[in-house]
Amino acid sequence: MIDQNIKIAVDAIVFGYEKGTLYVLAVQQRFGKLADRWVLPGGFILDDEPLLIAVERELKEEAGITVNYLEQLATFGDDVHRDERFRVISVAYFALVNPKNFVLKADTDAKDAKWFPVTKIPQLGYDHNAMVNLAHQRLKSKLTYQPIGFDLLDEEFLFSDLENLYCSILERDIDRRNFRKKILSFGIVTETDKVVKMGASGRPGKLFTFDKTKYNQLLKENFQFDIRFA
Amino acid sequence: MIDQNIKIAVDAIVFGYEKGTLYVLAVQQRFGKLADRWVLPGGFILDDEPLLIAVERELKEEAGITVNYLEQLATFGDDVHRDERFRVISVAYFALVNPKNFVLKADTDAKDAKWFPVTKIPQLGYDHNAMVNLAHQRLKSKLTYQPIGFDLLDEEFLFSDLENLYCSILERDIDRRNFRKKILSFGIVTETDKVVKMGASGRPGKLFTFDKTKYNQLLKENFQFDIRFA
DNA sequence: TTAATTTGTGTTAAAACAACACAAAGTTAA
DNA sequence: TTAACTTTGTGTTGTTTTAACACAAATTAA
Repeated sequence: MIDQNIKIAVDAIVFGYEKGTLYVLAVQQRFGKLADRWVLPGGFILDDEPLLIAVERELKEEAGITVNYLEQLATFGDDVHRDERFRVISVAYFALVNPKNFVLKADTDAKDAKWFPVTKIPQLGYDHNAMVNLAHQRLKSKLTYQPIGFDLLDEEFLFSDLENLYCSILERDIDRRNFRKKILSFGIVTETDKVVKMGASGRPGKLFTFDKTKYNQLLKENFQFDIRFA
Repeated sequence: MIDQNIKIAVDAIVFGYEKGTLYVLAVQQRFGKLADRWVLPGGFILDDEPLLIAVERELKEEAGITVNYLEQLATFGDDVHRDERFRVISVAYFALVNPKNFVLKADTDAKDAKWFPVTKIPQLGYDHNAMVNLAHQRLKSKLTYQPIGFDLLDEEFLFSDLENLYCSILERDIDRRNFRKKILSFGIVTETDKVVKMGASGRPGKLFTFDKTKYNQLLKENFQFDIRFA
């Protein structure tokens, strides 16, 4: 049996969105050389543990959350000294969650868990800033060809919420009318009969929901979600 | 230091294209339980070896080739028993090469190396068929939004070569005129003054080249290569 | 009751796409 | 040497999609 002395970890870049701001979850390390440093939630996997399960476990342990969307992002293993203690290869995961659904609570290894606005991320341990950058790019591009924005919103949302989410994450203006037309044309967003008054003033708006079942149906018929425009 | 007993390998899905057929490179194992079985080129990484270097080394050792394009595809580590001997997590890489540039020669660990048409891939060892499927999908989708087709062709090619490559890999008809118009409109393919007679009969055609420098320039100006259409 | 805010809706000009056919340059076979 | 065949090369047009744009309706705050 070959001799190899490398450890494997998983890390997660968890995005949350609230009122026009995109956040990334970080945890503060309790032990070790990097104690007190902010890092991405993650850790070593167990010998008999699938990668995906490991990420979910770490997110639960370190921040007390369960995400809405989770996919593998990339594996970081070219820099042999990305962890200065010994060689660690890390499989990074990309995740989305609605921050309202959870109260962050650091548990086992983490001293604290906190949402950082994506524009104000401190220097993180290891190569975690690079991971965040890659994940941020992925979020931006994926938003245009997969309906993942809904995983960042409440079950029921105003059309303006969806629109603002797109505007702020893609960092550009979007024509409100064209956006609504396009999204509605897909038939995957349905209008509820609930009407809600915005916090402040203005005409009340209808609440909408994402119809995942309909979306999965359409996928089989070769439907392609796509909104890169105006 | 944590105790973990997992090995890390890399594997490569190398695509080659020739005369309307897409091929995948496989090697025949010389030793071990899977002796004589066809598998993807790959192997365990060294303790101080970056992942990318490991893939390049294995491709050189097992098949004697250097690829034109190489990128990380995905990491396979959810099935804890994908290797029945002990737990191995494999980082799969996606690669493109022009088969004409090399004569395959198995070297160190491999008994033989061979191109299989992507439609006639035998049962491979481990979960390598799943890797090939994922890579094949990636190739298809990437072909439409990144100019990677050129890495499968000769330096100089006929327009019909490019068109046939797209047709056969995407498995659909493409209008010859619209295709040419679109590609030429990007300005990244330049006409040489060489004219070549096709093997058999027919009017001789001009040779074209992919202008990578121009493409990189355009990228800075927010150019987006894209051909999903007729 | 007036001003301010937010939702909701339709038209039009411009651009991109899809569909389509024939002439030119060469080879092969009669 | 001519006719048949093969492959390259090129433009136009109708249809669809996209981009740009403004005003009325419902509510709150002053």
